[in-house]
Amino acid sequence: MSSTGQLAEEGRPVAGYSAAQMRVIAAALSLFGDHGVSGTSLQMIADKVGVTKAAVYHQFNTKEAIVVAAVEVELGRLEEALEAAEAGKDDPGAIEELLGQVIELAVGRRRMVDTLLHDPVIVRLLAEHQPFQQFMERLYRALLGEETGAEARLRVAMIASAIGGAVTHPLVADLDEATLKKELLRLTREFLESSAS
Amino acid sequence: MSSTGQLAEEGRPVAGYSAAQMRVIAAALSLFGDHGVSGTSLQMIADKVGVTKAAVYHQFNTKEAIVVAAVEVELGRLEEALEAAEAGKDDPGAIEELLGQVIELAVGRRRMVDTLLHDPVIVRLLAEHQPFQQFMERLYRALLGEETGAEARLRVAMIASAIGGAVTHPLVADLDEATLKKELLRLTREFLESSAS
DNA sequence: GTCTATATGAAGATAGAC
DNA sequence: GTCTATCTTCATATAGAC
Repeated sequence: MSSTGQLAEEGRPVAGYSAAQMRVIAAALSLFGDHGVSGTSLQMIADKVGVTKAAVYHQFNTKEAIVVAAVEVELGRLEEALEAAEAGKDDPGAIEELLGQVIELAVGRRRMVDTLLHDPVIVRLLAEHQPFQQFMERLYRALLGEETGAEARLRVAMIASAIGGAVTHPLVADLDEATLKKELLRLTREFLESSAS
Repeated sequence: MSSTGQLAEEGRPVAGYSAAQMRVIAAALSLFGDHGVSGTSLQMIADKVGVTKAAVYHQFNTKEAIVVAAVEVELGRLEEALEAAEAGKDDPGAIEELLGQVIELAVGRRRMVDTLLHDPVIVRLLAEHQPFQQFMERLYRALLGEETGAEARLRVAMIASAIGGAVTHPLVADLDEATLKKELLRLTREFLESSAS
């Protein structure tokens, strides 16, 4: 039940998983990306790792524990960029830098993005699991900067969704990674800046 | 296996479902919105309708048939607005009108939006089921207007994702429907117009 | 159109040996 | 850390009566 891979006190996601656990997490993430959490069975995960279900259960007591670990690992990728943004929050370029990192990650790990943002099991986890909740709040706070009004929040909600959705959208499936990153950053910036005026 | 509720030749989704079938579809949509397709069992659907599983199977032979019908009904809500946009495609205001309808629908049916856009089962259906494919192509074509370049396509992909994602985003969960619609339309227009310049 | 009853398989999960 | 074997519950799906 307890997540022993821990996001520490202030919400910092760290690894702390064994090699065997990481193999399970990697397989799970890949399958979650393709089939969603509910569409992924422990048998599928075990097959992908190349072991039996019992071996998987030796690493994680429940399926939920695997989901928690997987989300933890993925959110952890944002930690460094988020800390940098929090540190330099007086710097007006800090948000744009964070945004760049978010886009970089979203494009690079696009197969998982949709699941992480929209899978109902994960959405529930993000909303109920305290450490995740805190992490998401930190992230949104950093992206919001000074403003907290309705328009600013909607703008951030739209940007986050636009980035997350665009990277897997069929309309731009033909674009290569580099182009997608560059254009996504440009259009995102454009949309953010029109608010400043 | 066959979808007898039919999107007709040119991709027009129509109802053609009995009252009993519509009860199943409504229950299914609601549950899909909460738990995703894979997270929703026929037992859950039957319970929600207030009948037994066997009664549900009498209306639809497979779970997939229910999913197809549900998607069909939801896409059908866009049909009128889409036809209007196609008819007035010389009119420069046609796209904005369509956009307004899309936003209206997205906000009004936000509980289903996430599932329809991101559930892996439905995404696969949308990509593989010909009638759905054609319908989505029509929709994208209408939203794109004249332009078909990479930037225009990315812009539409971002807008579509932004609208779909914002309506369920925790950051704006406190906004009432009217405000959300109004602001979403304003910001969406702003983002689209900056391309014209 | 709905029911009871049932078939068959796969799901999550555990026990205990190696 | 992994296995075989097993338990229980739930999944999709069908047969046949009312």
